[in-house]
Amino acid sequence: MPQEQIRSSLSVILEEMGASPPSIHLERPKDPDHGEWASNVAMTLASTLRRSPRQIAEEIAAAFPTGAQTGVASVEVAGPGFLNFRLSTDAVTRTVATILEEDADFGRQAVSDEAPVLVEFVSANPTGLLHLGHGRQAALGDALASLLEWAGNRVSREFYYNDAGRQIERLALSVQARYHQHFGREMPLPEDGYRGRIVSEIAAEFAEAEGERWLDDPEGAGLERMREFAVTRLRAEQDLDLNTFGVRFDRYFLESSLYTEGRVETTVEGLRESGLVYEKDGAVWLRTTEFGDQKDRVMIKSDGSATYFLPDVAYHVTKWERGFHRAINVQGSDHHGTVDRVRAGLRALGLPEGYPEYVLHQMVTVERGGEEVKFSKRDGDYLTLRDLVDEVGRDVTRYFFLMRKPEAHLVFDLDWAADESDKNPVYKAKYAHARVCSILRKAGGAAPDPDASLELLSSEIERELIQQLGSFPELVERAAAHRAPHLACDWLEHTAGQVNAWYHHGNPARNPGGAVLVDDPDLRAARLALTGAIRVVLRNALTLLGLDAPERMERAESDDEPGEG
RNA sequence: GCGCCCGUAGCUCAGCUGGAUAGAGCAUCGGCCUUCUAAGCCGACGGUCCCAGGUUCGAAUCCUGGCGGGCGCGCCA
Repeated sequence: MPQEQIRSSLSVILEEMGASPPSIHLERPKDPDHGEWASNVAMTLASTLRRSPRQIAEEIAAAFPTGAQTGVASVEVAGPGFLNFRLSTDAVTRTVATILEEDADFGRQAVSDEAPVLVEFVSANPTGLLHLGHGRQAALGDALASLLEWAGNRVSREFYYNDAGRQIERLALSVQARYHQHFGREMPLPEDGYRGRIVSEIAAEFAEAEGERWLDDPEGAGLERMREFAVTRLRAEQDLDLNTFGVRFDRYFLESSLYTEGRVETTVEGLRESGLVYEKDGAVWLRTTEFGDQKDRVMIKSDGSATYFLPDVAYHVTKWERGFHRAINVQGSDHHGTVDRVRAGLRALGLPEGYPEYVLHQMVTVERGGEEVKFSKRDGDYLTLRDLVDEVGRDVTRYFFLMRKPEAHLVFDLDWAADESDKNPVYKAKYAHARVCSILRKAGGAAPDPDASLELLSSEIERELIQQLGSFPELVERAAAHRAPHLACDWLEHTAGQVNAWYHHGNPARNPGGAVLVDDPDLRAARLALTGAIRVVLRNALTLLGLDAPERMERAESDDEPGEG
């Protein structure tokens, strides 16, 4: 890798100059005139060496070993003191061979021995269908987990079910009301009940299965059955949606298990031992302000029951004890108030500061025709993840949820999402992939040859395209480090755009010399190798984001069913 | 009132550790065109990076103070 050679050559030179910066920053300049790599070391060292940046840069440039050894053809000093490195054509085009050789592993780092990471996401209560916030979270958590895997981490995906709280009780009471209504009885929905259609449907199913026998339910046994029935049904619905969405979890963790296994109790004892627990107004409090929380928190209410804070802390203790010394929670930013208190509770138990890490995302709104799509809150129905996937497909939904940084509000434009042309970044990327697959098929399907005369790929457009393909591993690293899947979306769209431009540039009807399938066998082999490398990188990038990489695309208007319709 | 997040082109948004002339997509406008199958291709227009100070060789980026928007501030989850 040329950048490694540049970096090590630089550090040797700098050492001789009496300066050894902790790290040497190399970047890919935006402007191709600035070469393939650039460094600002001369500028950062100006003050310590007490000389002008340009002077330092000149000295480095003069000492820099160009030639086959480093792959650097020339070094120039530019602007305020940048060092611009221009690679030899050979050094650039070698990337194509590397990509072909590494194939499905190109961009993937070797697995490190760092602590495994637990990514917790979605964690919806089983009280309704998954809404758009859950959808964004499903896409984000899954892509983030995938990014971390590509970056060499051991990763586990987990879903935490709040199946023990008041919300479940409300659900049961709501089903009960709908059950009575189903049989024409008067029973109003509880004030804070769930109004959604799905609840009525579940009540109807229950009525179908169990008949009228629970209309009289003095012991509450019927209510208990309804609770179980509804939770099971809703979990099944959520699982169905998550499967359709292509999200798999390694584990579903039930809140109720924290109670049945005594973890909540253990947590209470642990907190009491911390000496930060006190009683006030009949409740038990934890002095979370000790660790930067805005106010102290109640852990046991005056009626003797736990607040949700307690199982939350207990749950995170299990994460730590299960060896996940790195944990990332993907949550809606409306929950950011819980961050400080959970961390405080964990610190009181001796866990390190800043555990767990949070990725908080903003809300999602949907627009059609430039207008926000409103849904009726009154009848409890809302736009669901399922609605979106039914309308524009799984991959588009995933991508649109990922394309904005988590902390920014997301506008889901349905018109744009439904567009199947290159204007839609998802289709743009898929078409680019399908196009290169098509060329490879047309070429006879033989495997692209990494030993082709790659130095023939010397045109500006090809050189820049290869540079872009070669930046994929850095993209993975950066996006993982920043917990930022949207960077991968940007990168994919940009790369697909470059691929498409290259493809159109080589349109045989207009520019036969630029086509892949030219007559000259050497050039043809070199371009086929590049085509193969494009396929590898696009496929890897799509896979990274959990999207399909189709080898061919069907025309929407190929509904040419003869005899039908 | 306090805390967190956001404010960049008409719209939706990127912008790496502070770096070179601030970038995409959409929309608009102007050409071209029917493809190595793919609902097009090429180009142009478009900026007070919310405001005001500060830090320094250099600020969209860091600091302080405002302004505007979102969210949160329960013995609810």
